[in-house]
Amino acid sequence: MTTLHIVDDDEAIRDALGWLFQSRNVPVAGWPSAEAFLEAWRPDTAGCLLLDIRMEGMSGLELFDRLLAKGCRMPVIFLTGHGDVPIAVGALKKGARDFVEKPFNDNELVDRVIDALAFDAEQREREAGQAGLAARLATLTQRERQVMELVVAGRLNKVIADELGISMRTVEVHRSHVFEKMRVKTAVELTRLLTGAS
Amino acid sequence: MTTLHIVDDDEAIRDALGWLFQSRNVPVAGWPSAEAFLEAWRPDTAGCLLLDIRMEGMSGLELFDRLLAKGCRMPVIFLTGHGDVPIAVGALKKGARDFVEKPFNDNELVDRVIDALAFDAEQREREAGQAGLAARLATLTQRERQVMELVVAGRLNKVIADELGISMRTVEVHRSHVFEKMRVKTAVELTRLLTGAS
DNA sequence: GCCGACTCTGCGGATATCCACAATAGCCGC
DNA sequence: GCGGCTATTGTGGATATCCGCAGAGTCGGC
Repeated sequence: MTTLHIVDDDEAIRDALGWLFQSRNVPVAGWPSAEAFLEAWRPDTAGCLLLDIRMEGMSGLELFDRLLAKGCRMPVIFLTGHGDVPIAVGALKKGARDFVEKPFNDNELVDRVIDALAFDAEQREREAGQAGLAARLATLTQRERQVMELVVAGRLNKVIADELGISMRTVEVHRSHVFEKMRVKTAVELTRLLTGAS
Repeated sequence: MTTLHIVDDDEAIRDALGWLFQSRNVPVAGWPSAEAFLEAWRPDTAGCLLLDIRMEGMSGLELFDRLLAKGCRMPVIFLTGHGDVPIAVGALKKGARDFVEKPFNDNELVDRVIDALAFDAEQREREAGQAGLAARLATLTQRERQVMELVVAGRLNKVIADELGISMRTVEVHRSHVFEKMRVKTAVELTRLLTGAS
């Protein structure tokens, strides 16, 4: 189980939430400010974020925006004491996972956090697969990439040769290099890899 | 441009919204109750829904649930005068497109509705394509479907013949029937069709 | 019983793809 | 300049796929 990151400038609340989650075997890290978390965040930071909206300094919403801009995909659950519908709607439409008003129901919050952690874990697994794929893609030369795209588009070697203005033989060479580098044996497998099919 | 369906039990509001949208060239249909719309709704009803939460009889939220249960995918924008965050969060997480508090800004609401209408139109186009695909899939025999699945899984004819315990020639026959019925020329195209690739 | 489907199979040939061996040429870095 | 990478092409042969022609068995409907 990965970590729940609690960002709240109220130490009492951090402690209370920390107790709640640790009692449910959810590892917790507390951050006293948005700035502190933003500073510490790295692309490989895993888990989920429990984020107070109203804080001294940078607000939870602004932290969310900054993290999004940095490419953070961690699920974010907002905590707020002020029932502001437009803010909630805006946050959810930007991709926040949840928006919870204080006072909240402990069990419900824990459930939502656990869901979010599971989601993050799955997402990271998917992305790990994609990263391996990206690494293999990066080993292709320009020409190989061009050929690969046409292969995946369903073109026959003959047509590819025409479109690129090279001989069929050359297409075959690039094609087999692509298959080798991408570790597939057929055009169909390659297509499935690139289109992210089941 | 498809129709905006306004469901509100307050005739004055329906009229006002009707005026607003008609002045922006958005076709409008008004419904005096959730029941009335639910009754009239058909799977091919197009456009988007502007839905008051609080109404006599069935509430907007309940209408939303009922429509979802019927398989309705029309984008829904909720209108509410009561800033209730949990309701907004719940509605959005169930798939509502937006949640707007009264009083609202006219231009903003119009923009959101136009976005929603465009989204619905695109979605219907995609689904029309899927329907054609489903129709073609339905013309396949069991055997053809089996062969198709293995082809799309990247197996060679020889392997497919082994797995199904039939001769390669027979696999070839089924395979070419599949290609013909699905109107593709290569296994890659078929794979893209079925995995819904770009 | 006949007809139409679906399924199965074989033969042979046209195309397409896979692959090893061999070679030329440009570009870049050591 | 030499070695390595990339891109290019050729020959020739092994496999695989595509396709028409021909035939056969089963099953269900008219």
